Amino acid sequence: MSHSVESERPQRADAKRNRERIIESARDAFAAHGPETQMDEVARLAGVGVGTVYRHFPTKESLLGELVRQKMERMSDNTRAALDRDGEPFAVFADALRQNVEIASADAALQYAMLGAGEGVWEFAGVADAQLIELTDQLIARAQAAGTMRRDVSALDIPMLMCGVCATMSHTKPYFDWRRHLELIIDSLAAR
Amino acid sequence: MSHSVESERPQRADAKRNRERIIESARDAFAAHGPETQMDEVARLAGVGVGTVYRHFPTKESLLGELVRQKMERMSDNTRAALDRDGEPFAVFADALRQNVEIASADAALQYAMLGAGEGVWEFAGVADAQLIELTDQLIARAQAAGTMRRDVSALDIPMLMCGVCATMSHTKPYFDWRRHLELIIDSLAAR
DNA sequence: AACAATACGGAACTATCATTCCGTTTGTCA
DNA sequence: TGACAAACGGAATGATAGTTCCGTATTGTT
Repeated sequence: MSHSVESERPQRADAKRNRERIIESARDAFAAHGPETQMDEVARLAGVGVGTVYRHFPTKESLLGELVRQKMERMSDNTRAALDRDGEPFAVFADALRQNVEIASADAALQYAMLGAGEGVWEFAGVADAQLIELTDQLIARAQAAGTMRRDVSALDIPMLMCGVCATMSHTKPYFDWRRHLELIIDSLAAR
Repeated sequence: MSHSVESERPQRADAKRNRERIIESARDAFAAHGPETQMDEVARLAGVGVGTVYRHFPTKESLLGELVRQKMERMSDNTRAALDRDGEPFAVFADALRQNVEIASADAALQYAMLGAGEGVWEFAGVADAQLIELTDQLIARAQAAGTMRRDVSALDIPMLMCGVCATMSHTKPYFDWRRHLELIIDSLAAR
């Protein structure tokens, strides 16, 4: 945002360093205390003052949004890599999905966003989101062409189903096993 | 709670009336403003003071818990009724599930609890929860005996999967269609 | 080395809510 | 009808947490 197409001046060295620290600390903090983590806590972990956090991220939501955006990009990378892989298309799709869900399982901020609790967060991850859907669409098309995936599956179904799995993840009930949930979902997408 | 096995004195008439009003208002309020509804708002809708709300429900969580408990009982009733119905056991199970999810779709408080956001809420619905699982278990056993349901489905899978569908419900993304999500889930439980 | 321009720190501000408290009112029973 | 317990109302309280402000420190440039 600060360095868009017309970047005015390069960012000062300390500012750049602090920005990275804040992002890392925020990820740790959200992982440890969940989405109700306080901005003060993020600042403390990063070894900076709250004011500094706010210079880099105007609101808590924008900070969360950046965390989500980065993870979505990792998901997109995975999915792109899957498109270059050989193998039975449905299996390739399923593996990519497993990997992406695994990423979500390791990131509390992403789970939070997936559950839809923070609507505004998505505004910061919008582009990455659209791109992931587009890539997923290609994987799906191949599997359907191979006849191993249900014809009526749409790329938009995937984030919907992933949200469900994320709901399972963030539950504390001991008998909720998100990996099992995921496998059931994958089964339901296979052609009969 | 106030009238357990050893009820001491009958409840005063106005107290009984107010309790009902509060519950109804709470349901409306949660439906309208989501889980972050304020206690003051519930009181206003019920036409009573906040103090009165607190005499009946010691905490916000306990109020939410009561709403959830009531709905869980309706789900249990549905499930019991299904056990008395004739028909192909898997279809009977699926219909009961559809009905129960429909109940959840009409109640914001229940969705909130399902998403696991309010851990404490379940303490108030504990018994109803266990009962529902027990009844579901019977429906499942029949369908498995008939060979129309996957052998590895457990009664505990159902609330897990329902949580996922609830996550879909409470999302605002327009392309999230919880009914579709539910049908995919049901398909995944059928025997191949 | 001196001077802007940037960036930083963290105390203070503010808004939001759940919850409490206590003076007043209402229902019940004799 | 009178008396007492049970309930009520709603202003006040207290705690939490996001955000702002401004005096100070750091960086990069001439």
